Amino acid sequence: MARISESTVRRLSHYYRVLDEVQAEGKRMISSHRLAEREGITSAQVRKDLSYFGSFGRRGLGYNVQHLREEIRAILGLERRWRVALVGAGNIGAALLAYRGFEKQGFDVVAVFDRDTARVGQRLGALVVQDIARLPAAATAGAFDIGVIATPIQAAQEVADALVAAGVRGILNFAPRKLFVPDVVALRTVDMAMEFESLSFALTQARGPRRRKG
Amino acid sequence: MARISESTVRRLSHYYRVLDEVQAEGKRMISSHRLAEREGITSAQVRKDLSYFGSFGRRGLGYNVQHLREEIRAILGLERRWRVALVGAGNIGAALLAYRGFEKQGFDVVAVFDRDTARVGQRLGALVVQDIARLPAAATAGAFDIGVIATPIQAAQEVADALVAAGVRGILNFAPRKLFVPDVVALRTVDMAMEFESLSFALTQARGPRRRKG
DNA sequence: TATTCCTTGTGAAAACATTCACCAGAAGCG
DNA sequence: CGCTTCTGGTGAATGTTTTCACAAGGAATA
Repeated sequence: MARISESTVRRLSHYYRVLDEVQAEGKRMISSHRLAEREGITSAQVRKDLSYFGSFGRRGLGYNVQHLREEIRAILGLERRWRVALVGAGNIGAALLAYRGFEKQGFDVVAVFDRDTARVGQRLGALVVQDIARLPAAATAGAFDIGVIATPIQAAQEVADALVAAGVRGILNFAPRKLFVPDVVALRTVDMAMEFESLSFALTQARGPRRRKG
Repeated sequence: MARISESTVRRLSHYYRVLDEVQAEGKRMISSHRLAEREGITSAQVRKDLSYFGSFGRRGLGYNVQHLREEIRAILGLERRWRVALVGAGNIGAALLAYRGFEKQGFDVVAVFDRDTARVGQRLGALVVQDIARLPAAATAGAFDIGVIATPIQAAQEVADALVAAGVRGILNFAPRKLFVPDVVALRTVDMAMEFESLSFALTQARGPRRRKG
């Protein structure tokens, strides 16, 4: 199978959510056009994205909502559950834990680590915060699939290394810096500072873009 | 000036942070090669990105760290402060408020709104949560530059409309759904569920990609 | 059946983003 | 100075993603 672009995967994720809504509305079929409309993209994009994985629609009719939803669910690997290790029990970490939405989608936070001794031992949701030093010991084979880094920026690379050593195959990073991990480990970064700065740029441009220097 | 791609802006944001670090390390000059190295990209990319805005380097020497930092700061519009209205005082909203990092970069949360009457009136950091119904009244001309949506998914579009009506020119959305806003309003979405799903896809692919159906 | 109106799947084209490759400037050294 | 080694800026080439446009399938209707 050809390499699938990150943008296609992101859109699949969106289609999946739209299909949930559409199903809740009681619709049985949906066309690429309607699906695209709800995402603010073109119908060709929808059809192209789906075509990388197979032919799920019927000409003249569109896509069966439930069927397409299940196909995308399988494509995204959401038929199984993923064990998540959270590192950093600060604001972001606590917010992630408190939000039960991920659990519903198959992502179970099964352990929380922090370096701050004031936090270690405290209860956070159903879990007790463990000392980060205990990560290697806790990481028995396959204990964690995904690691979430919600630490201050200075600790991020070190934690990433520790998570890789602990055998995670994917990392979600909330620290605003580039992390280096082996190729076999998937890495995604959510950089909120960058999003704010991107907005700042857009708003600055809107008023009157800077002149380009010679 | 030619249209600047979103990827270029994101990288500028990264360069900006790297330059901070480099400056803290006491270095006076940096080459595109070293800058690229720290971001895991190519030096040509760095030079191309910067070239959209001017010629900031000197051949044979590289870029003056402090000067380039200031240029990027100006490009990103970080020389001024931005007034942010936060809607949603739940987990994410509280986490954003508690994290003072954005303030340091020029983003001041000047008001918090929520629909839940149990939350209205409560103190959150230095602010008191107001009823969302008060948003229009609070939005005197230019009161808010940016709106942050940290509400449940069902309320997101409605809140977006209210923020647009309140005169914000940019919106940062944490709800996992596509929002529709006028072209003149800049919109960025942070979709954590999507990031998890993207990881799930990558991890599923790694084991053995699905066969493509005929 | 013939006609009309939808629809998908997909090569080809267009748009966009990244990388290459080289010119020209700058500094150090003998 | 002449030579070497480094550097940025940038047009051209390459690679990637999106959009176009259309053949062909399906259903409904007369």
